[in-house]
Amino acid sequence: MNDVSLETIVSLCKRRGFIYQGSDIYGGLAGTWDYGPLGVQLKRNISSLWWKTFVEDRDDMYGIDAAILMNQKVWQASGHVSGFSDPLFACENCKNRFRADHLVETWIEKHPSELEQTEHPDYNQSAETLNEYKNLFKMACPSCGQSALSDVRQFNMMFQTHVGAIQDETSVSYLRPETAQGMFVNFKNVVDSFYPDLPFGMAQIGKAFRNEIAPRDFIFRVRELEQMEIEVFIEPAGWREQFDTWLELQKQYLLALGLPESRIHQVEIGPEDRAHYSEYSVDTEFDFPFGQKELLGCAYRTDYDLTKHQAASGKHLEYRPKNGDAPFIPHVIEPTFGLDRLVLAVISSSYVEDEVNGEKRTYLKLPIHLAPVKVAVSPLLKNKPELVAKAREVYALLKKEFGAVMWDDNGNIGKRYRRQDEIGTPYCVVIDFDTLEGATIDTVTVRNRDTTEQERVKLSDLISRLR
RNA sequence: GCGGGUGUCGUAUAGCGGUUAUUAUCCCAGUUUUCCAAACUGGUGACGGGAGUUCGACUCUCCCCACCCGCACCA
Repeated sequence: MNDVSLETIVSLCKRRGFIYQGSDIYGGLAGTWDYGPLGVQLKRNISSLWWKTFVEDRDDMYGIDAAILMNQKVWQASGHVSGFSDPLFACENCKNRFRADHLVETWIEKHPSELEQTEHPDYNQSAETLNEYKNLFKMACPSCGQSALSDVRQFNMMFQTHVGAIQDETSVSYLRPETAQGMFVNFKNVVDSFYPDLPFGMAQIGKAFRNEIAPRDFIFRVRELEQMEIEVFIEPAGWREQFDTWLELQKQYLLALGLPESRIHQVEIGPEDRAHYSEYSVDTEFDFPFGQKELLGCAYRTDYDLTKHQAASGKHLEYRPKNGDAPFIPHVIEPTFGLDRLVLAVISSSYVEDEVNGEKRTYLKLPIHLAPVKVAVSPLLKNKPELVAKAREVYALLKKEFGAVMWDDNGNIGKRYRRQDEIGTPYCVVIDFDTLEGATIDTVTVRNRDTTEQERVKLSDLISRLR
């Protein structure tokens, strides 16, 4: 388990400019968070490593960036319009809403004799049946006790909008609840352009939207999220082997982010809990400050999506093997990554408190390739123009080389170290009088975040020392 | 969505039916050869939002919003 509290992480993120409440000055908007200057850099470093690992370094992966708004037929075909919703009764009296199927099923369990005495249709989960049961047995609101329940209403998790000037059912569209469909609808395009051998994959990083009933746990469960998803198109035979390979690749990526292996748990999802498109799923869970929760998913989507889209669109979505075998619809393995959750995992697991000279010190033990600031450069004294000028030179040199370099001349040197520690800067470079003259001319102090040790480094060796 | 809790400078906090709204830290401008949050001087900055009660509300009441903890939900 992680011993740092979520509250501590939230406070640090706000104070140091990683993550702010969305729409902050208006009191916020539930389930939305804004990334500040350091947060966006950290997030970008995480997603860049992902893109490099899974797209650039492979020769069987095709990156895309599909539109968030899609033809509503996409979501009808994918099953999200009907399947991405729960049947609810709303109480006209107290305005509470309840899962209709749960309510009816619970009632049936508790009232077997009443059920026997009255003629009733066979139970199923259709809206029609749920309404009949509710009316026939005069079911009451579990909250206020009044028999004032509405007929079934669907609460869909998708945000709905209208495209164009006319707002009717033909102009309905949705903010995508997953990026995956952008890849399925482009499957034919990519095959036509590149004609890759199976197996090959499509990859995408982008926003997705879910109208969660209860956003929770900081950036863990949110209404606007960023996904990094891969659809791997395969021949169905031997799917399990490839599935396991991808599970392992997911784990390797987490280790490359510096996440401790002891906090990573891969858990098979039971049939009851799987998504409507999935025949087999394994979640990769992580020990967050609020417990072990889902970080990544991997699902065997079979040929569900392409088959649905082929039927609905009327377009051929089969893959035609180059050896002349019969065309078929490829099956799909989907490794999916929650980018915001990865940011939270990285920050919360790299949070360290220790003691330096008897005083508490807080630092983020970020891997150097993820740190939003690689190096901070300081003149020892900010009121000595010769030190400042030399420090500016060094700063310009490092900035050109590394980019993510920060100028810091605030307060005294100890304060700067502590401040850089808290945002996870691996190295601080300090220019002092010894840099300017004597036997130590053109050397600087390099201070290490994790050990707090300092060493004297020649300017000519500085870049290679920091790389 | 239900139940419980919380909401005061960026952060962490004190307080009261009438205050110049406390303290620390951060931040800003200075002084100081200042290498692990040194000291000193000066400065900016807050009662989540809206109604109501009251002569007067940060304080009491109601509604809303947000966050936290349980439950439910998580295609």
